[in-house]
Amino acid sequence: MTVSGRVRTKGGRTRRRLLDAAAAEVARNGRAGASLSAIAAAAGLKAGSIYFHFESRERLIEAVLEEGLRATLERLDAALAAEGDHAPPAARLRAAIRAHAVAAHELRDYTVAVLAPDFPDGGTAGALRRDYVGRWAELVAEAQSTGHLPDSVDPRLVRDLLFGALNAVSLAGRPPAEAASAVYALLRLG
Amino acid sequence: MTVSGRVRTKGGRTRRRLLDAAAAEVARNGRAGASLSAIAAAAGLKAGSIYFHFESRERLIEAVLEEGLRATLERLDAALAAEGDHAPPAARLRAAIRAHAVAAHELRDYTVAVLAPDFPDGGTAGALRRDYVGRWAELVAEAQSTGHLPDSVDPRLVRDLLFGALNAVSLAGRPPAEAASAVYALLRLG
Amino acid sequence: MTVSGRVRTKGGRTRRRLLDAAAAEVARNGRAGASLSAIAAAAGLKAGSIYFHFESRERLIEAVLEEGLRATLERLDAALAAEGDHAPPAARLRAAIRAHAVAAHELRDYTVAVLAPDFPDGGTAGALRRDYVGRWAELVAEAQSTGHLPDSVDPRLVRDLLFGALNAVSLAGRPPAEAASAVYALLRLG
Amino acid sequence: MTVSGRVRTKGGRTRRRLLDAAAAEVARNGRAGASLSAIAAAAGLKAGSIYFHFESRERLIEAVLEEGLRATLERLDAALAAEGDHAPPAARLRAAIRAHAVAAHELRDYTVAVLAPDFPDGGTAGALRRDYVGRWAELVAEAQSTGHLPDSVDPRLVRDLLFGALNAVSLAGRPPAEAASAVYALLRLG
DNA sequence: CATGAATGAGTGTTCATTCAT
DNA sequence: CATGAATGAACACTCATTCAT
Repeated sequence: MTVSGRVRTKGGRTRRRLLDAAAAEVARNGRAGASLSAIAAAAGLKAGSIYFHFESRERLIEAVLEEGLRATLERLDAALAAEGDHAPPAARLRAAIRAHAVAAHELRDYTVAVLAPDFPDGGTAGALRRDYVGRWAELVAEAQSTGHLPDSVDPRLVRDLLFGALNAVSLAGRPPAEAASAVYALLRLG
Repeated sequence: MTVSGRVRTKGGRTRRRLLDAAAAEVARNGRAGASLSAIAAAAGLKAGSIYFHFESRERLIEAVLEEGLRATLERLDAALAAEGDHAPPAARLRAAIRAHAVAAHELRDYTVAVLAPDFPDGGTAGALRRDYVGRWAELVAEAQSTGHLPDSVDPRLVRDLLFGALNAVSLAGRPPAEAASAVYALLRLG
Repeated sequence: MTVSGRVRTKGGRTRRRLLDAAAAEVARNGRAGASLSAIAAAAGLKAGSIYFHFESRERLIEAVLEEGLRATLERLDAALAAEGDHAPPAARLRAAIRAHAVAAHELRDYTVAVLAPDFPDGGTAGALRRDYVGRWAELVAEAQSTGHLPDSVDPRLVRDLLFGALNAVSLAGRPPAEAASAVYALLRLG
Repeated sequence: MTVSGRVRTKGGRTRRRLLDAAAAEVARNGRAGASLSAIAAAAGLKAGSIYFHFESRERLIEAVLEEGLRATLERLDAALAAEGDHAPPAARLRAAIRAHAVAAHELRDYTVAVLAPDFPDGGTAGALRRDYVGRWAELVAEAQSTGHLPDSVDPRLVRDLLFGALNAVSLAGRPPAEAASAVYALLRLG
């Protein structure tokens, strides 16, 4: 499972293989349980060779988080763009829900990494995360302002409930389309 | 943070301290990342002494899962009993939602442990878990049968979305009452 | 497997059970590999209780060696006494060979302990051992003086060859009588 | 004390040092008592580094047994070859006795390891051992068939008595030539 | 770019020993 | 007499990291 994009150089391809292997390891064994030797083996390398591509274990995992978030953001952007800038808030929220579910499913390993409770607030990954959750809070607020969602609730709380719900079932292996339409139905979104 | 109950013997008290410490460690560092030395230190022991109380690291963590699930089940039972056997399905579901949110919040460390993706299907903990999720699926199905929830959706999917939503925000530190009422509002549960 | 003797007191019986269990453990796992908890369990006690009967692990094992040697010496004495003080040297040596083989077989666990390469020279056990091997050197020398064994060889070397041969096969499980007569035959002892 | 052969690579030399150190440790403290830290220290490494060269403690010790047996077998082959294919059985047995005594003495640590009562029947080492003892049984049977040894005794029993005798005195430090000629004399082989 | 070899700090676990009960 | 509870040192083993090759 890879995140996107083409790479020309050999080093770039190895880097990509390492990221994928690391995402899988973190998904399977948790951030603390992910072993560099296992990652290296899965990428066809010896452990020491990782250090040619990443400064440290910490940086490798950070890079996984960044890649995962960047790809998820791209998908959100693409989905909203496809909907059109002036689409009604409910449609935009539906598109976002579907995009999130699909991303959580397709980038599963990367997503699990992002969910780790010890996610670092700082660094590029933290910034990307803040970006993503900020965008979502806006989408929810818009939908509340048009009455599609109850406006008695803090939009960030709604967003977090949605993330929790979508992530949990997407990672459990359910088809993302099913998860998304279940959410539409429960929220009477549409 | 402890799970409940009084213990008379010295060994029993140490065991309880170990369970609490282990729950906290697992919550903080994940199942794979939880270290026995850290757990022992938090419980005021040396690492080796754990083995007087638990056969192995694995058994200690299993015991944490069991305690957490047992306490959560007790709370669900109590909440439903308080509602009365013949309460309407919507009220019963609301009570369950509130109980789950409160439990997830108050037993936070134990709950996080239960959420670990590598939760063991077998053993006592697995059985307790199956019990709990089974009960919830029934509650959802009842609420669907009376029209309080859309019946186009697999009740187990609804249940998992609810768990995901409630766990995520409860563990993030939000007051559980707030999370519960947000869910009532979003689901138009009254 | 016990070494001999009757004991009246309860403490004495526990001590005996501990010695037997220790002999078995040492025989099975080697001196270094013998675990006090295993010994205690085999004797129906908890590890800590051993210290009521023996000062330390070291002393317990030493006591095993002493018991084994004492019993082996008793058997040698009895066999020679049965032969009569004035029996011919060849008959005395044959009796000693048979007694040693039988002892090695019947006291197998204790014998194995005595054979451990890290046998302590000092202490009571060392003295008993020196006694036993000294007696044997004399028996061999007598047999050489009457021409029953080649007298070109250091009697202590002969003794050690005999010990090595008899111990090895007795411990391997062969019936001791068979081992003894094989040795008679090979040495043309009659 | 090393077993034979030259090695070019650095890793190969470290491996050899580890084998020698392990043989010595096993000889001194028994199979169960041999500690990896001690072995590593004797080989000039830290304990963890052993795992670059051997999969586990078990495999390291197994390798010691294999090396010891392989070297002992080579010496037996060489001794018999030097005697010539058509040498009389008594001469062949004498050569074998001398070769075994010399091997037990020169490869002392490895030999002691091979003698450990918990020798594993399976694996390469077990096969080598069966090979060696099988060859010896044949040598004894030949000598019996020509009347050089009493033929009333099971040749495997004779072989085990010889092993026991030779091993015991060789390991005790006696010059192997002396042990071998003592055995010739006692068996009237000479 | 990548590996072979090593390290030092960490892991979970066992064990002899102590001592209050 | 014996156990329950704890310790501290050892154990085998893993791992992130380094660096010469």
